[in-house]
Amino acid sequence: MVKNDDFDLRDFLPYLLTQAAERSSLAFQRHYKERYGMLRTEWRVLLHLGRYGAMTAKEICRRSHIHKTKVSRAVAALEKKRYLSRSVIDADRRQELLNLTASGDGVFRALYEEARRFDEALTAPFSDEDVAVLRRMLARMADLDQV
Amino acid sequence: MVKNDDFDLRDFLPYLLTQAAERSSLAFQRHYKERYGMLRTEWRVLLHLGRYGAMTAKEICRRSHIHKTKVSRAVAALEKKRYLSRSVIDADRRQELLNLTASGDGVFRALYEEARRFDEALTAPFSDEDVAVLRRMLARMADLDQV
DNA sequence: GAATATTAGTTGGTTTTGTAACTAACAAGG
DNA sequence: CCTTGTTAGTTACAAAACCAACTAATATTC
Repeated sequence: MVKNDDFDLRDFLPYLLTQAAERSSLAFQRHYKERYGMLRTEWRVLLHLGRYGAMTAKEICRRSHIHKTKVSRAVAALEKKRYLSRSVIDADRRQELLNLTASGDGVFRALYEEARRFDEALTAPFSDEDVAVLRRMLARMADLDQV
Repeated sequence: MVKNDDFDLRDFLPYLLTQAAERSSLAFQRHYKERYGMLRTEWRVLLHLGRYGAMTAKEICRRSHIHKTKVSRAVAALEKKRYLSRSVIDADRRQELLNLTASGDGVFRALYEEARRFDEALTAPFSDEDVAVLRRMLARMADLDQV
């Protein structure tokens, strides 16, 4: 436990998290931005669909905590690139099931593999135990357990 | 769907980091946004000046990794709120030394204390050892060691 | 079953950010 | 000194994010 007097700005978690997140996200950005012209939200939406299968925009929002307007625009952009297709759900015609096209799935697979390698490189300097601790704590703080 | 060994999207570090960072930053935002009408970059600039003393915009950039245009705008906003003052450095008249005013320092002290408490609450669910591991790894990934 | 409320998703207007070009001050070499 | 180059900080314009209001479909209530 850090004592009050020892508390340093650089230990402030939101600060540390933001810096680490920005740094790593910017570094990974070139994989989807340069090569496929995708924005970060588009990449995240693609990732959800590729990894977890077809779902509605609403479901992507719930899982990713991305706001629905951002998801809406990302879906439109991915559709324009022909990486996904929409199909209205009969039971509730407000909802659309989002599906990756073959092309979109190809992009996903390529990026997924690069993500795996990127993650490996990021964690390489640390011990397996420490990395496990890190992931567990981040998942808890991100409240991803609920998914 | 890719079932590549044991790597899961939810374990992807940039993803975890982004979610944890956004969640914690949004939660803390109300302390500076609602009460003082400050933006995140303004809060970060204030924090640097309050915690480490007067310095130039350039130095804030170096320490925080915030781009100089963002710092420039944050400094202008803080000056308008009369939380800081600038004084041209004689030895090099391109540079300005940024100093918190009494008012700015008061805001800093209040927020700093809230940050400390916020951090404590965030880490409360975890063991001291795990928190230490987390901070060390985040600092390393954020590349703060260089400061 | 008509009126009202809620939900999925979109759009428009404003704010914030990112990028690149800019100004003003310094520095170094001739 | 007088080019040429570099640096601290600002500004302009375009891209992206945020927020609130909107449409269309479904649920609920009386």
